[in-house]
Amino acid sequence: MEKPSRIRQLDPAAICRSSDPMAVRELLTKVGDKWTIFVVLSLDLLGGRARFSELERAVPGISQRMLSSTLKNLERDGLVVREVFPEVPPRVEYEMTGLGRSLLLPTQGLVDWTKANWEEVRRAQSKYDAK
Amino acid sequence: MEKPSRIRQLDPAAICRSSDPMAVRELLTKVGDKWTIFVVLSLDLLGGRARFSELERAVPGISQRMLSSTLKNLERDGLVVREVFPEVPPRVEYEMTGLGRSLLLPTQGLVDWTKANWEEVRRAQSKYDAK
DNA sequence: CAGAATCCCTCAAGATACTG
DNA sequence: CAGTATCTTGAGGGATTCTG
Repeated sequence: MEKPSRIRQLDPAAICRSSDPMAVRELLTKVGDKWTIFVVLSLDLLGGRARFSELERAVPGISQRMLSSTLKNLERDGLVVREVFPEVPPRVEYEMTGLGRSLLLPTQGLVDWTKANWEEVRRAQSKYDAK
Repeated sequence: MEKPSRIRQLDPAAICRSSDPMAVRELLTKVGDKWTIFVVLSLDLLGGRARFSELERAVPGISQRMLSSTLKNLERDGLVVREVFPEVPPRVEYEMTGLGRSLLLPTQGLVDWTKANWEEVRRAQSKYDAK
């Protein structure tokens, strides 16, 4: 009987062997930036579709510049689509794609981990800082 | 019958309501930095315990400064422990904690998503950039 | 061997102002 | 309303040198 290897579970070697070994880190860098996760979660919370000003209100503290930039990146990655309505005043709506929604599930894994373990992380930090 | 709500699945409202609404983003910022994921995965690949120079070799391109800094952060967060052996020449070993190992599982969710969808992201980027 | 110290540079992000 | 343009700052990270 084979031992239930930790490596089989995570397979980090496969990550390093993959055709694009940086993909995972690239993803995490994107998702880990200042506003992306808040914009994505807010967009989902708003029903998966919202206009610029709605998102601006839904994400407290974000500037127009950063919201615009974040949405542009999300659109570029195919995670949201941008729809412009030829009206006056202008209306632009952003909607999550299937790809974007599919990213919500693994994100949930991190959310759950954080909920379960953040206090322990905080305690470790306090203990470390006490030295 | 209730509609199977997307919100119930992800519950972003709960994130915003949580006692520390920034925790998830903080975590993602940490994990999303330049070297953390490579160090964590390499440490796991090396059996969950390794010394400084082993990690240096296992993570191509990392400098001593960044490896030291990354390990210090991981130690501060309670994800690895640092053990110093009073020898000459000095020997220092780093070992993943249970908390650190527990983070590998949700990370795997992101790894899987990336494997499954990165090509589509790349295609979206190319299409976007073509404009 | 396992770092710490120092210097330098780039870029993410904030502040503010302007516009079709 | 939905952005863009410009300027500025601070933190992350690279290169190099030094040391217990």
